[in-house]
Amino acid sequence: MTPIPRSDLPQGTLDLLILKVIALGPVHGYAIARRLEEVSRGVVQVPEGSLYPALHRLENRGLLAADWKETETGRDAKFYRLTRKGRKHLEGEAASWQRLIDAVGLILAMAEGGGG
Amino acid sequence: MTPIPRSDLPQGTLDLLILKVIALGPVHGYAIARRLEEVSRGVVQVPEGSLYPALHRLENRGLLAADWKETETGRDAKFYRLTRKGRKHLEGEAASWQRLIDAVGLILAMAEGGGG
DNA sequence: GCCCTATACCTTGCACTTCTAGGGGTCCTT
DNA sequence: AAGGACCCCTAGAAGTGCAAGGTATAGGGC
Repeated sequence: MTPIPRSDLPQGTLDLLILKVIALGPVHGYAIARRLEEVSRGVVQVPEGSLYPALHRLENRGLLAADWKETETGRDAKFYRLTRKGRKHLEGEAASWQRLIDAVGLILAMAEGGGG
Repeated sequence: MTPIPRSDLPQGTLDLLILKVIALGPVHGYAIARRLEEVSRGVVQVPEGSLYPALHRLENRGLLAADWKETETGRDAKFYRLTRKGRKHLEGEAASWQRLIDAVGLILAMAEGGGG
């Protein structure tokens, strides 16, 4: 069976997922990727070349803030947390996502006769 | 009330929607855009600058084939239909989409304590 | 000391898609 | 003639994800 290949997230989706994980509590980049893989049961796989640039983008836009702290394993890592703006943004993105998948659902459910 | 702004489809989604509409029967580009807007209740809005390049890409990849025919209104238009390969591809894309939104759903449903 | 693995962060440059902003042309109504 | 709806197309800008590569610490084995 397929070991579940890379998911190739549609553009824009990655931000939503990252923001959501961070919303649950301060966490560093490496752990974000692990968490996404774990919770999505391997469907969502985030290469570091996608993850870190995304984190920096979100930080530059003022949606995230970061502090260096020590991890459980004794190493230094950059822990991200949501700013107020980031939390607002997450809410909006989540709503947009829901609206989108509803719309796509309608389209995919179209049948030969089905109009509206 | 929101006049429902443009949806800004995540990358890759447009192909899926286009393929789905065409799967229901031969249809020309302009009508595809109308249909997507209509069925999605205005959430999905496809600018022509996105639509036509997408159609050409899909055609070049052998997923679509096209013929010029006359529309009901008496004008010439390029009617697209799915090739066998295109139909296969649509099935795969639809399955991927489902897998993706399930995975994203799991992630968005995560709570403070929730792991997997 | 040296190598290897796992953890943890980072950057550069490319490929790709979408959108903006335009360009055609036909048919019908005003 | 003017304007709108229909119908096709392209070039360039902008944004995002990916592959590939680099840095550094900690621990185990030799």
